[in-house]
Amino acid sequence: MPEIQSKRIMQYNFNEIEAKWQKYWAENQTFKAENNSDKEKFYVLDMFPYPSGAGLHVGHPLGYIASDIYARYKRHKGFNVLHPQGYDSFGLPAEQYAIQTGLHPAITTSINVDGCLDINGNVLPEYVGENGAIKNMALIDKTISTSINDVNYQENIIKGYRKQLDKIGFSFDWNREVRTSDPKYYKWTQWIFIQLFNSWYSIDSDKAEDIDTLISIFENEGNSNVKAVCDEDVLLFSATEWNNFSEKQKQEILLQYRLTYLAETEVNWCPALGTVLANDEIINGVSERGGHPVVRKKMTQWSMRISAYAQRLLDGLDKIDWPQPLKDSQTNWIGRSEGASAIFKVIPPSSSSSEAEKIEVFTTRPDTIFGVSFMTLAPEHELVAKITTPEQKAEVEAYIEATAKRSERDRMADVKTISGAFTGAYAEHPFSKEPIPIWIGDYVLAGYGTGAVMSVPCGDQRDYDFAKHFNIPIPNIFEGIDISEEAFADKSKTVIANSDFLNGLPYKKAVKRAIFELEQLGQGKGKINYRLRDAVFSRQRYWGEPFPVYYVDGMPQMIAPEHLPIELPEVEKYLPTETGEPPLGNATVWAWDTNTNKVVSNDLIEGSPSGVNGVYPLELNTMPGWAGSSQYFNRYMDPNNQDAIFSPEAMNYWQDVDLYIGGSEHATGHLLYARFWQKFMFDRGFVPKDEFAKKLINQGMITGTSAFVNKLIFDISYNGKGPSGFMYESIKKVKFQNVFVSESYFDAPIGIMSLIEQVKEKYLHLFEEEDLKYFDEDKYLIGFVNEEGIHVDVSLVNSSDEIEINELKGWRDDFNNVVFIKDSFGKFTVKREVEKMSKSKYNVVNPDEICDEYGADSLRLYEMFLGPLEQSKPWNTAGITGTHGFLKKLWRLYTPYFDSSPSTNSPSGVEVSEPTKDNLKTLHKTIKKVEKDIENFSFNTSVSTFMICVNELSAQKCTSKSVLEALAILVSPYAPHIAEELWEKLGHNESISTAPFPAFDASHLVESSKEYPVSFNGKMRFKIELPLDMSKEDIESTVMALEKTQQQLQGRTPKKIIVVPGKIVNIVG
RNA sequence: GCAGGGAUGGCGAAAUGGCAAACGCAGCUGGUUUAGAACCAGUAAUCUGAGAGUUCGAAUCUCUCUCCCUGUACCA
Repeated sequence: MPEIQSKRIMQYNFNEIEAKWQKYWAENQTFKAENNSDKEKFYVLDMFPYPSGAGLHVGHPLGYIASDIYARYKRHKGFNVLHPQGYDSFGLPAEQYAIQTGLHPAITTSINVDGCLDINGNVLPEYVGENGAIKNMALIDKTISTSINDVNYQENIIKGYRKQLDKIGFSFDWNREVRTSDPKYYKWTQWIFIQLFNSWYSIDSDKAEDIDTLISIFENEGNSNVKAVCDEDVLLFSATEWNNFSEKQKQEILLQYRLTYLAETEVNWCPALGTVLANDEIINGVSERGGHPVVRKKMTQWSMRISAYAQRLLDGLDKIDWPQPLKDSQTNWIGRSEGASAIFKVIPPSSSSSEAEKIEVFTTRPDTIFGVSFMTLAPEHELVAKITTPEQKAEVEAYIEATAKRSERDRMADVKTISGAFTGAYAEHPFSKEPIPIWIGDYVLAGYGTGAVMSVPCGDQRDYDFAKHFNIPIPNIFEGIDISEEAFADKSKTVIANSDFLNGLPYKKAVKRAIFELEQLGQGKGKINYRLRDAVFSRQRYWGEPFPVYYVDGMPQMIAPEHLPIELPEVEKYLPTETGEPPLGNATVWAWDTNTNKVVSNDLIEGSPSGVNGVYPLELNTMPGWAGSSQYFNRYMDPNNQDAIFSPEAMNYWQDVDLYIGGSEHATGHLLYARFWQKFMFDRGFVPKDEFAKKLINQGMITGTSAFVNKLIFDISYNGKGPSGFMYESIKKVKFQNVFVSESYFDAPIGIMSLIEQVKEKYLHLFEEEDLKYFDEDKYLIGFVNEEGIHVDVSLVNSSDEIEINELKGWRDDFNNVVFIKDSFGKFTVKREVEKMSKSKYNVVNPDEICDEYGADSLRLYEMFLGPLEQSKPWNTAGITGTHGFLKKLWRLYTPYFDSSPSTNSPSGVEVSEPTKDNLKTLHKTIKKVEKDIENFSFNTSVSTFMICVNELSAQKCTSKSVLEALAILVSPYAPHIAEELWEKLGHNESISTAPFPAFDASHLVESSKEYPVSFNGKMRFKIELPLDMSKEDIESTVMALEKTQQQLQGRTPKKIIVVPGKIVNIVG
């Protein structure tokens, strides 16, 4: 009996330990962060997930594990750590599920987060039907049906993000959870929208200001002196005029200045999704989600004046420690280019007496202005219709129609085809006054610059190709450059010629002079252009934040913040209405009563038969996905505040995010918009920092290692000269539908030969009759190819890539008819390939299963051990035995302290010693390395360090309590459950989570001697142990006196001897 | 096209100017034990994508080339 007892205690029972400590942390609120603390703050943030029904796979927690290690480390270092988590829970999948099934997205969302299982792992009664069948909404794959009587039915049940996350042992402060779709949260998203509406951007102060300051300027002096980022077509007015405007006129004008504004814009319309998409939601001309075609369409939409912040978003990148590739893509996205705007006057037809039209162009090369030989307008340019001559009208209209039909995708894919049409009109060159033909062409984009270019064929390849194609002259304005073959665009070698006052000038000087001359003429000025467009903020979707907006007389009005949130209305259908309105158009209770400040029935809208004065229609669009994620990091600081988005005290304490970890796919979406809103919040005095995250790390993707079984395919070749004169010409590939062959055959050619013989003998009858004839003839050669593999479930494959055929047959019924050809060892192996994890590739690995089999601590260590955090790397479950084995070794190291009663911490069995010199050396080496590694986010190398440390301490038979205590703390950020358990076994009653990080003491690492490598001409030949305090000269003479040295030299006299004390000796000669 | 990152035993990787391949997986040999597993001891893997340069010394720095990944693009 006692033997069994001790064996039980000895075992590392990770399931029990992990459950115990997860419960302890939850009950004791171990990771609850206080908003006021004497400790220094540290804010560690993860990008919050979208909770999908498919749940987590092992790739998802990678970043969370890294941030958790850092958060736990900072707690050991004495910081007050804020480490929250929540859900970005508005989004398309729940809405599309609602469209299919009618189930409210809020229900789907809460199932995906909270799951359908109770604490004991049984399906909650509300998800089980009378006959034991599980209700569809509780299942991961909605197309399957399952019953609680089925074996393994739980695999198909949505466990919920929260349960999956908890199982990995994160130190999140769940008191601070936010969900973007929760009205208590989106109340504040709506609040920010109102703040943006009530702000304008002053160029003088270079920041956002309250709209009231603008109104008072208008009232006192009109708008002629106002420098603001606003619409381009603002009319000038005096104070008197302003004061005489009607209220509606005033609102219309103010809308042209507000930071969020309503405007008719050309948008990316996706008919299949029934919504507009932002530029960053379109990949290669089709929607990012679903890959549907996207067309351009004019719609009245809310927009965000992010362009006002273009320069500050660019400048701010210098202040933050974010990855360079991410900064580069933001820089690219903002797309600043310096140049000039120039105005070309259209020469009016002689018959016309009307005033000349003007074409404004943007160019980065004003120095080449004398090289202009034509102008090109985008087909969508507003002047096209006005200036086209009657003779050219038919051609131009046909061209416009043709380009409109071409999708954006076609236009981008087809860069080579040159197309365009002549308008018949001419513009006047600002300096030479020569007439310049005006063309239209789809290589000019309406959305960039002014949608018009001055075409300089000698200096721009696209203009050059266009000119060649349409036989337009190509004047050369570069000194000593041949442009007969292609355009010349090298600014550094540019010297201008044939250009009047620019002759002989290099690029930079010519640009300056050209701008100066344009300004003199009043026909241009220096200009900085940004690619960054204002962000369209309306979506025609149901499952998003409703706008706090109603319309009076067509003008948008904000609902006062005290009446927020405006909650999503119930709708019958989640599709757009028959009249093409967004889904909220289906709501019958969706009007704003300004008398009661409540949402009321549409029947009461003023002007309708049963209408009531003061009741107005509410906005039908909802906000885009990025609205909820653009300030969530600040809301975490004070998430339960009912009266404000956050208290000034909380904001003052937490300030900003110290470490933000997430995927690089958010580079130009979330991370740009969040920076924009942060700068706005800063301008308006709500936050103290104008960048929200000091440091950001992009974790790499964990890819899956797919497994394939090979279909047997023979390559049949003709032995002899074929029709094309080659020997052994392949003439046919014969594929066996029902014969699979072990991958191991492909490693050994001999195996293949024997396989061919085998197949000929045993499986000939499996050939289709038509193929049989190839085997009758001796002159045919038979080779063997393995190009068709069939995905099989990776969980069936063992660490040596072998697969049990019976399991495989059990996994897929149709494999029962298949003949599997094993190799000569009787094994059947699979082919492996690295691919993105996805259900259809059967390579998804579920972290729950890893936790059950090896424990969360093994999973955490293994994910870190795989490789550098930022790098993409393949998952291979087989390798986890390495970190799991390490934990078992670690566990054994503490055996002397295991005792049936934890209260007595007297070690049993083994004599406990004071730390030896070796113990201390190992420990402090580890402390130094691990601390440095965590600071550098080099988590993979510290896992190795732990392994080395435990191997060494085991070899030393270390039983020193102080060493083992320190080691437990070191390991605790990585493997917190086992660390807590060992800490308790060492006699502690408190959680290890705030135990001070062990202090590194260099004195334990001081060495008295060094094993010097001795190199000859750079090649290491032998080593010699020498005292470290030995002088350079003594080392040299000692080494030279060695017999081994003389052997190496073979009588030669060294030319040079390099001695680097403490490092190396190199003898040259 | 442009921008960024990369290429090291069969695999993941370590080494950032000084002993290449630490650590782990897989492999191989032996031991112990088992229903299966687990565990212990040992062991091989030839040289850093190619070429040139700097250096006493280069995986590491510089240049050229090849290939791969990621982002982005008729941006005037």
